[in-house]
Amino acid sequence: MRATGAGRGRTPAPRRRVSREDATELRILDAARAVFLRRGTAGARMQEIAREAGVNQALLHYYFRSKERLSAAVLQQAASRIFPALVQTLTADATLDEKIERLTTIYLDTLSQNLFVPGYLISELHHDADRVHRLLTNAIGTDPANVAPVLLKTLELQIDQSVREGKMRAMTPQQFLINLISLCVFPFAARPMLSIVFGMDDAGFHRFIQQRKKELPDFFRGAIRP
Amino acid sequence: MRATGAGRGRTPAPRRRVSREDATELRILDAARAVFLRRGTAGARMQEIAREAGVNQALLHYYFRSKERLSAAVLQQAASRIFPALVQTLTADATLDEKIERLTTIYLDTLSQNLFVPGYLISELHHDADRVHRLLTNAIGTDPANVAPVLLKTLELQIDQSVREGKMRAMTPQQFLINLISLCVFPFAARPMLSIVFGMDDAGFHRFIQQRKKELPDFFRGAIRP
DNA sequence: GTCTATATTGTGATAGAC
DNA sequence: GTCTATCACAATATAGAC
Repeated sequence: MRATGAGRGRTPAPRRRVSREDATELRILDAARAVFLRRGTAGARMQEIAREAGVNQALLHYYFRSKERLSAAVLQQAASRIFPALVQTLTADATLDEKIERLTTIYLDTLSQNLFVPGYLISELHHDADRVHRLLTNAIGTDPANVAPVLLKTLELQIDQSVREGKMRAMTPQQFLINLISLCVFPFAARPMLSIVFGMDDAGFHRFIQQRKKELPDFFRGAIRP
Repeated sequence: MRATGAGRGRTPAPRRRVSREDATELRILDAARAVFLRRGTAGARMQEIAREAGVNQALLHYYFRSKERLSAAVLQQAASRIFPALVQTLTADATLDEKIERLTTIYLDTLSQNLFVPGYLISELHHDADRVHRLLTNAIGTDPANVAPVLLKTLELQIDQSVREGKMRAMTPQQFLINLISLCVFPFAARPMLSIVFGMDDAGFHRFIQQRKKELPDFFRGAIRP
């Protein structure tokens, strides 16, 4: 009756393709993701995850030891779909204009396939920022606060350059970044509200996002013009 | 041992100023707001609310009957600080430009004094949109979906007018509205993340928002220019 | 109206058979 | 590895004294 938890470092059994147990662990993780993302850590029930994975509740503890660890696995996975792409895109060797274009495209595409991620992450951050901070730090091996300065400095240099060339108005890199991310992410976070207020169903939301993919870069470029 | 719940319609005792029981009910509601807003409905504990209100747990049920009803009261209160101002501002007799100016000012000011409201509402909507839909419908006496068309039509007419005058680019009222709200609300919803990534403390966030109050209207006006 | 004590159910976690 | 059965405790809710 033991499990090392977190799904790694268990018995190093030889495997071809996916072994039986790996398949089960994966089914559990998939189910956990589905449940945690729609109910949140506090609202999720181990029983519901077990049912959705087609196994019984004890098996969840066999593989992941505790709800805390299982939810941590889900949270890290969700975060890894959002933040690395952001950092990579913005620190890449590209013009500001290209970065805007790429970031909007990548984000609207990625989030379209992970509709619940923004709401879930905002919710988790809101209810327990310290926990998320700890998990993120653990996941990327360093405090996120150590990554930000590089990113901001890179942006700042490019913004200053553009300002000197008369191509855009002065703006702190923080405001620039938040503006861009707000416009990309908020519609997904507010999706349930859009569904209520505008009666927007899944197809309608999808059309809305497609239209946004076309318009957003121009919108943003217009906003930063001098 | 009975209570009619929801804090209204109980014994119609004569009152001068605030009676003893009203003060208690209010203390409970204040404590409930604080706890529900930071923990969410699923994560909140009746015990914590009781402690924060300086009463015992049984009294919570005396006044509000159940956790469900208490959280509903808090949710309606929070929603009422966000949505009515939006509708009023956007349907008022004013130019588009004035509406942009007013909405950003009102929202950034209101949310500065209700820092947790955006994260809380997004979280609740995300985890149980149907419940929020029901409560909102009940609160405003009609389905929110009945309010939206008027608001959108009003905006659409003004946008079309501005487009014909060559003052702005064509844009659906939905995109216009979401863009504006995204830029106002998202920074508050993402505040815990800013605190982690940028190491932004309370004072820093406050400065950030003050700066935003100055820059946002121009930013947005630039974005919609033709 | 407010309290203490307690009933009742929900929920994460473990034991132990197979 | 997977199951059934059960434990232990947390959390909402109620009874009843004052």
